[in-house]
Amino acid sequence: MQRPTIHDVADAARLSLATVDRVLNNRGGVAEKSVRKVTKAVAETGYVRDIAAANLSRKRRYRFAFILPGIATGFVALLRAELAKEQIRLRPDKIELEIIETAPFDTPSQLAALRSLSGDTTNGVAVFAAEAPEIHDEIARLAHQGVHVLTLVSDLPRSQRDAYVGPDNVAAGRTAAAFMGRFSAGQSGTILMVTGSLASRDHMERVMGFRMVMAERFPNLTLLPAAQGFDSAETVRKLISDTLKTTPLAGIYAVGAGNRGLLEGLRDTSPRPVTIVHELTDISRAALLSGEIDLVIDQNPVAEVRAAISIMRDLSDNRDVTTARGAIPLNIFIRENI
Amino acid sequence: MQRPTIHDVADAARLSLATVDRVLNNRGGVAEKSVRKVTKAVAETGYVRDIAAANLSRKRRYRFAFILPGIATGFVALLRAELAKEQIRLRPDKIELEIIETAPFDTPSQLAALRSLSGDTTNGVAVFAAEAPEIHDEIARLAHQGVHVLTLVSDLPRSQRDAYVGPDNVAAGRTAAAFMGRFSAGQSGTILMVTGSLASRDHMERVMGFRMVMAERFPNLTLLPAAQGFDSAETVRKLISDTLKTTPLAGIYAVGAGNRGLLEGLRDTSPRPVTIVHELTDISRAALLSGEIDLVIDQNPVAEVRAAISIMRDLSDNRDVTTARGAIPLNIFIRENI
DNA sequence: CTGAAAAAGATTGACGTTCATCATTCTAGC
DNA sequence: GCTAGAATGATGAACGTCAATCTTTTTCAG
Repeated sequence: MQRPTIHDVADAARLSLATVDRVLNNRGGVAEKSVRKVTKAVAETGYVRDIAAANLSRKRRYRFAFILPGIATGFVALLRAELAKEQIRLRPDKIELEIIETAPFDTPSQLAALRSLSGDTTNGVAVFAAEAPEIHDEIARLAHQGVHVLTLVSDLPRSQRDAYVGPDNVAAGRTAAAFMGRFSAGQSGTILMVTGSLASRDHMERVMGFRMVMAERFPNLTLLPAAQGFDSAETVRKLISDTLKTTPLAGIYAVGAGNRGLLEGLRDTSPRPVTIVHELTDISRAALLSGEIDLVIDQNPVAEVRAAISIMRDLSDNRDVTTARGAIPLNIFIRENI
Repeated sequence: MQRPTIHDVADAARLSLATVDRVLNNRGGVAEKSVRKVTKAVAETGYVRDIAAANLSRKRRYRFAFILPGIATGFVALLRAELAKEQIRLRPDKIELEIIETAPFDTPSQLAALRSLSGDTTNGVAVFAAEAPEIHDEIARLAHQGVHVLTLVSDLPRSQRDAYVGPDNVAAGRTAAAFMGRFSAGQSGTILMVTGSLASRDHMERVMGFRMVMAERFPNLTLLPAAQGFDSAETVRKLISDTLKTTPLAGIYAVGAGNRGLLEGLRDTSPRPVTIVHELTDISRAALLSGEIDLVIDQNPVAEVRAAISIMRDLSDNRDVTTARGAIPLNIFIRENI
């Protein structure tokens, strides 16, 4: 038994190929009665369009864009590296990836990137951007033009994005807090959270999750207000060492990037605070091995890129996409499992 | 600029389409000189075969089989559920999944499953099986017939399998040990490891990893010899309660399945041993929430099924597959991040 | 009952391959 | 220089769909 084709549908509906085609690609000019006949025939035969053949016929290419900060190191660099790999790997599948770099934490440049896209040059876009009304507007514009928009790493749930691809950042914060508590083994002390920016939704969600669990389960640990490190090693270094001058720390939760600065700021501190950071990079891996960091919460960039592409493709093909598809698991690394 | 087609290659090589086709699909009967011309032209034009068009033309279907134990609950059930979903999802892509169930820990039935396959009905197979020479033979036979063989969840590295899809089980064991040590907070005590079977490579690798880190870093904790629970709730329950009668336990590492039995065996034990289990299922999730279990090490069945299918497909299309592709990350769950 | 508009049918060429068949042109050996 | 055999060329149908064009049939208002 072969899969049914439009021919089988036409036979079943007792209509011509042309009419079936008109219905299937809703080109109009078909009597209501015939439309129903076709729909029925499709259901009966179990017809599913052969996307490969359809794409071949209409010379379809998928054009997807990724908008992300142009940071040369760390997690974002890993993301970009993976994208570059996929760019090559997916060429035979006629999927073209455009990578647009923005200035970090810079809404105007994110806006410019979004503005450069339009429905007739792009089928889908994955954006790594902060919360801002103008961004929402641009996303709405693109959605209106038929571009499928994904948010990447950091969600914009109230925008018109089709899906979010990234970790559950509240859960990430909760996890960090849970391990912070366990690793501190019931002792009391002060905990410092270093975020990138208070405008990044992902960072804020992590902070929120962290605070929640800390308050619920580890009231003996005191939280300092969240500090901003702007994902810059130098800023983070200064922040850490300045804090240590006045306050001994029991733990540090680095919500964003800039781990190199964090390590420098911590050097020669004794006793070393329990240190939990995000994203497995060369630096955090080495620090985990040397014992300077206790735990890394990672979102796998490979999985992230693949999920984003696969979802954009499914959206472009009008297949239904479950929200769960975009959820990237949190990988927890300690010295023993990297 | 469109992608080059065989026509472009033929033009560049100054040969006919027919000859180019003969070379590309090595049908023979082509002069050595012409073969070189074609290879050169392919390189120059950057031609890559359009797999979709090729598959369309040769009416290709991908037929993949999954061989796994027919256990109705737990992790394997999740795997099967995911497979069933993919079965539907991939129909439009002409990928057919056959699921063959075997008796758990039963080499003869695994053998029978493998024997039922052959090169002309199957393009790829993913096997979840234990180490046994006959299994290796069957895998060799299939590989010889052009069937791509993957090992799933538990590897058979010395067989002729093309790739392994599953977690790094040694790392899983190491991770379990590291958390066991940390959660025990420097105290001494006795640790029990419950495996499914000493013949399952995955379980043995976990035990190995666990032992290594325990010996290296937590010498104050004493390991009992690994017990076999055969993934049966009842056996595990008995094993646990029998052990507790003679020996107080500081920790339990459940390497395999049967967590329901584990929980029953543990009920009313005080102080509760640090409990680390594998695979996030309804039972382990609930136990994590209620505090009966401290940590779950999970391999995401969704990721696993997808990776397996994607790799089998790439192998069937003669694309090169990096070993890293099959590595499934270990997800660590505690009460706060499920 | 007529005629125009709407609906349906029929046909064709493309998309990039595969595969088979038949015809033509080389190339060597004699 | 002839000929067998190898190498190459030419061609066409197929895969399942799309898209365009042209023709035929149906429907319905006047």
